[in-house]
Amino acid sequence: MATKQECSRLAGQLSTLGAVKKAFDRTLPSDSPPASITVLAILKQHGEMRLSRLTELLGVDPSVASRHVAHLAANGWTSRRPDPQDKRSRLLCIEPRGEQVLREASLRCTDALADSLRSWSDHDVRLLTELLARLDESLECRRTHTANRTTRPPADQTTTR
Amino acid sequence: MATKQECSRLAGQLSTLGAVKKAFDRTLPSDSPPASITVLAILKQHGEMRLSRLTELLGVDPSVASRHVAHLAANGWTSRRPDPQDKRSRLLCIEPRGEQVLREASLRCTDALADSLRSWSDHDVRLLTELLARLDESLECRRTHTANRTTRPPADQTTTR
DNA sequence: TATTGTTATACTCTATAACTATA
DNA sequence: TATAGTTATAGAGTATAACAATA
Repeated sequence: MATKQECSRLAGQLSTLGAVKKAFDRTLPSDSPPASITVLAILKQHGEMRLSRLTELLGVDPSVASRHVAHLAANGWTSRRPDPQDKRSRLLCIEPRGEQVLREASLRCTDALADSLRSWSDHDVRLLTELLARLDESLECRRTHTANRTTRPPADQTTTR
Repeated sequence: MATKQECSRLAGQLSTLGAVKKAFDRTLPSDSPPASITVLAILKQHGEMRLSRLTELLGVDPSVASRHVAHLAANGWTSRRPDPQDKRSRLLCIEPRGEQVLREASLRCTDALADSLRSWSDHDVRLLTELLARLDESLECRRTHTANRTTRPPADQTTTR
């Protein structure tokens, strides 16, 4: 089990994630908003799904996911067919045009990354990829925006836990 | 040197960073906006600096950094003293009250992380921390928002590069 | 009655452009 | 003339709350 000390260091390092993510968002074409690309990537990877599942994977409020999907569907990048099991839901699916947009975005990101990581060994890149995947998995339970809300007044946190 | 294939995998994994970051932002007290905590963490780690340096480290436009700093100073979390070397600049510094706020936020994040990473070994946590630090360093040149802009029309990207 | 998804509204973060004070 | 920083404005992303349709 990881010590508090190591977790604290990791937490500090994670605070730079914002800047890293921004750097990648900037490599995307200006007509492909980062949020749209994220949704397309999820649909490509996991296949057809309902909005509720997408909401979980994005880690956002359902209203946000709904908005993104409406935009994607309006562009013809995704489709929404009725869910035969539940008439309240629709099944979301990436369309060929969406796959094309996703492919272009992925190419740009990969090129930018390969350029920045010239000094990295293949082994280290693979290691980081695997650790990030594992981190993502470990954090999945914290990803729904309604879980673990901090609503209490933040007084006297010197004795947290 | 890392292959395109491994970089492509890493790029795909990095797309989940948004959800990871959101999960951590949710652990913060509601009166401590994530952006403010990020600025405090940078000032704590790197010490006194000018706005231009903070702008680089945040990876945002100067106007954004200026705004954050104004908010922090209004709360008494940071101070701004005249730069003796250049009367156009001020030197930014974290104040005791800001350190206290940062400490509380860090505690929460660390606790949340330690809770999620119960199954991780100390070694793997340290490894991930080091690789993330190295990634952050490798990407530093891409972090200024004016560098590497993609302004050309994204036509025919099948032949990128 | 509970759940799935949508819409209206407001808040945070961000970038662009125009500006000032100083170098 | 160029640079450091600020402010006004606009746009993207997000959450809350109220709602409609279905389970």
